[in-house]
Formats: sequence, C-alpha cells, structure tokens
Amino acid sequence: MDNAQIAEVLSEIAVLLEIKGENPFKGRSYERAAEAVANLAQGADQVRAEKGGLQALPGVGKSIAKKIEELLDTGKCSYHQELLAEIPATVLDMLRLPGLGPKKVKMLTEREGIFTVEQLEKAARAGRLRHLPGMGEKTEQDILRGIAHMREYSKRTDLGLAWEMAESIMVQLRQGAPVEEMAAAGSLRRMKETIGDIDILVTSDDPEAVMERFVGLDLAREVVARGPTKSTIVTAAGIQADIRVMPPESFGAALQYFTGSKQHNVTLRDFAVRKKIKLNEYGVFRVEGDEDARLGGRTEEEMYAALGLPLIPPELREDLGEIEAAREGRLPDLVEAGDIAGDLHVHSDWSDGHDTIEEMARAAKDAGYRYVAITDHSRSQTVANGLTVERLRERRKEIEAARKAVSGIALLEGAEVDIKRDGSLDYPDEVLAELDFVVASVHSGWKTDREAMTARIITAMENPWVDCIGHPTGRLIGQREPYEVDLEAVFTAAARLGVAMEISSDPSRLDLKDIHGRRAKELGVKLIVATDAHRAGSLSLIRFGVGMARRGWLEAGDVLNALPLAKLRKRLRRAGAGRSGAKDE
DNA sequence: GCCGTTTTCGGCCCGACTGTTTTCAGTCG
Repeated sequence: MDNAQIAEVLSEIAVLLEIKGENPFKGRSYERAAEAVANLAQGADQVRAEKGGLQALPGVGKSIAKKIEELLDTGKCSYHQELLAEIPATVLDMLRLPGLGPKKVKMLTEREGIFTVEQLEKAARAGRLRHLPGMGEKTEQDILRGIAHMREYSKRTDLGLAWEMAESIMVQLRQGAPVEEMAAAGSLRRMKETIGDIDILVTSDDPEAVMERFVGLDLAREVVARGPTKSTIVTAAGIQADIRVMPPESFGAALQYFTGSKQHNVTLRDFAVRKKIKLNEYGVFRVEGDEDARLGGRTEEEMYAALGLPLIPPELREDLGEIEAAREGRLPDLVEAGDIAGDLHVHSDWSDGHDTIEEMARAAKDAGYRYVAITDHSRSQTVANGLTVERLRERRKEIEAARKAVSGIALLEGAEVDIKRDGSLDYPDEVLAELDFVVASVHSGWKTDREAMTARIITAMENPWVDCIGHPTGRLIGQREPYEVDLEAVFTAAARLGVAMEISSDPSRLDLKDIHGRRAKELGVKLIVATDAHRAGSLSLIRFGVGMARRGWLEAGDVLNALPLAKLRKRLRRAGAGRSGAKDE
C-alpha cells in the first residue's frame, strides 16, 4: 500500500470521526498524520524499517502508527472498516459540497436518512430540507448548485492555467479599479502543483469600487458572494476566485494569512502562542491583558520578525520543518528564476517542436539565457518525428548555422533519447558521444512492473553518455499516474553515477515533484530544471519548474543549469566519460 | 490522538461570513 493510499484512509478516518461528533482534536490528529504520510518522499514501509518505527513521523503516535502498520501489512485497517460500517462511504461525498460540514451531514443522515449525493439532490429538489434546523430555501439552492458544480469540475486546476487566470484578473483589476498593492496568495503563491481556487489580496482607498469591478469582470461567470471587503466569483474556466480588500497596514498580515498553508499557519500560531504573541489577518500582536499591543502587519517580514524569525519563502510553507529551520537559522537560500543560466531540454521542428532551431535560440537569448540545448526526440519516437542517426547528423549543420546567426548564446547539440524496455538507449554509444548533452527518458511501456522499471532506468543511467533522466516518473497531472518505480533506488544510483535528475517545468508534468526533488538532494543528486518546451513561447514555463525546485528546498548549488557554461560542461556526466571512456563504479 | 524551552495532563489557531436566527451555530479559509 503506497503513501497516498495510506493518507487517504487516515484522512477518511478523520472525516468519519468528525461526522460521528467525536472529540474534534482526535480527528485533527488523523488529518495531521495523513499529511505527514502524504508528504513523505520515501515509502512508509521504508520509514518503518529505517527509522525504527512510524512514530518517528511528526503527528504520528502509538495509536496511529499501529493503524499504518496494519495498512502496510494487510492493506486494511479494522478501525477504518468499523467506522465505515457505521457511516457509509457515500456520505463522505456529501461533505465535499460547499456549505455542508460534518454537523449538517450528521443531521441529514439521522433525521432524513440521506446517505448519498443523489438522495440529497432529490430531497433538495422536493423542498424537503428547508424545514430542518439551520437550513432554508437558500440552503437547498446552494446544495443543488454545489452538486452541479462538483459534477462539472471535480478536479483541481493545474498550476499553469490558474496562474494565467490570476494574471488576467489582476491586470483587469488594475485597469478598472483604484488598486494600490495587489498579490495572489494561497496555493498559487506557494506554487503547489494543483490549485483549488485563486485568492487575490488588494489594498485600496475605495474597496467598494474594487468589489464592483471584480464581480463585473468579463470572465466572472457567476457571483457566489459579494460583500463590502470580500467577494467570490466562479470564472469562465470553472475556477473559483476570491478577492479581499485590506487596509494597507494589514496587507502583509493578510498575505501571510491567506498564503497558508493551513498547516503552516496552525503550527506558526502555536509557536506564537508560546511567546504570548497572536497572529491574525490584521497584524501581529503582543498579548497583554485586555489590550493587545500591535507589533506590525504591513509586510510579511514584520509578521515573522515579531516571532524572531526570518521571512519564510511561500514555497516552503507546508509545515515540513520550515518553521524549525527558520528558528535555527538554517533556511535554504532557494534557487531563483534568475539563477537559471540555460534551458537544457527543448525541442525544435526537427522532431515534434513547433519552431526552428534558430527561433528557439533567439527566444532563449531573449529569456536572458547563456546557453540552450536542442534536445529533439530519438528515432523510436516515430509519432514525434524522432530523428534517425542520419537526420541527427544532418541537424548538426542547422545548429551550426543557427550558432552563426544568433550570437551571445551557446547552442548545445542535444537529444532526448528513449530508454528502451531493456534499459538500452535509442542511439548507439558512438552517436551519443558526438552530442553535447543527452537527456534520457521513458516514453513507452508504462505498465512495466516496479522492479523492471527501476532496473530499466538504472541500466540506462549506467550508460556513460547519459547526463540526465527526463521527467523521471512520467506522470501527467490529472491524466496519467506516474509509472511504478523505486525512486529511492534510482536516486541512489544517480548519486553514485553522477547522473542528474530533471525537474520538468511543464505544468502538466512537474516531474520530479517537490518532495522528490528534496529527497534527491538529500541523497546527493544534482537536479536540472528545464521546460521540455515544444515552442518558443513555452520557455517561460521555467517559472513553474523553479517553483517546484524551491518547494523541494533546492538552492542554486543543487541545480546544474544554474552554472555558467564552462562549469556546466565540467560537471556533466559526459565530461568524465570523455576522459576515462569507462563507466563509473 | 498527539505532544512538551511553561506541560506526561490539559491543552490543541482564529476571525469573517452565511443563513438562519433574534443572539448564534456551522462552515470556511
């Protein structure tokens, strides 16, 4: 049973306990444990074996550790089963509807015998809910709208789409309303791989005008709520967007508060309480009798400074040790977009890219890069117009022409080479040796079992001309699960062999993801942040890969393509292969 | 159920909004 499945069970237990009306802190404990497991880079079984038990995890005590062990050993948890015998799993779907929490759901099951979303929909349509305590006609309408929305957009939005939407909203707000400071908060600011909704914070001396403009935006398909300082819309793409207008002296406090994550804020407040300090969205205060003394709130720095902490970058705010690190002065100096010196994974129209080599080179130069590697597909990728050895060598002439045409940027001759089922590569070694840079990727045989896939990738890495493994888990967010692979073994081999791991910046990939990047670093692996761009305009996607790298606590020194070209060349795997002509041990 | 630079017992983040009420519970972020 993998971490995601374990976390799912723990999280369900938490919700079931809430519906049962148990001690709310008990439910929270399960929720916290679920997050701890979900955020592990290693398998829970490995943690059990290596760290002397699961209680090593934060928020996991004796009781929850036993339940996780039961899940690992039997694939089931008897406590979970018992709870589900009392409360059917279909009830949990109702809880996902906005406006319905554990209390109301409990009442619906007990008083009306409603156990499914379908039954709930029927009851709402028939007007049978309005007589219940705390409910009315409006509640019925909200429930029906919520059900319709849930059916249409069950998934979270990918980071790229949400980013575009937020930019668009902010540009239009600036044009049509007296906006002073403005920022997107929430999971978007933390660069999470998927986004639930967009949170925008604004300061203005005319909040009413800002609200008016916001709910009147062309892309607002529905106005969910409209208040004097807070409103919510659903945009044309089905993404919910919230706006809040704050007084300037509270902007930093609100930004901190609404950036989250929820768990980061809970832990931060807990830390604050011990210091007799209170945080809320209006500021930070010293608790003194009846009158609290205000310590700040205009900037986020003031919020953290009042606790004696340096500013914690948004991407780290997941309650994964960042508060402790801040306290001890060991926050990482995170890699920034400006550190990236070149893109090492882009395609041209020689394979399945849209633009010519020269166009890609110019775009890379305009992006401020000092080098770019053209990595077209290898011959097995016939659907992607992969290059035969002959065409690969022919392409060299065009690369040389582009080098002459575009000055001020180094053009590396590269390839994205398929890793075949047996772990061999799609070009012979002597061809690979002619290139400046090789990224090796799995593009076929997804269903291979874990052991075989792990061996396949490690075999590929043993080829001395492989510099980097591309999108190492093969996932497509919301579309395709990652293939089964033992990343721990892959990273260990990569560290030993000196092969880099890619962090693909494409919002549909983001592969490696945050926690895996962090684990790779811990095991001594270097990363390459690249876009896999298939057109010039996609070079800007690098911001998402950098976001993922930052979420993985990576510094510029962990990222090979933050190096200037001469140093990069020395650090690439092939530098060693070229000298010794032999494989590493 | 978890946890301890106030604690092995007694706490566990905090405020706004909504819809329903007529002083507030539930939900949300």
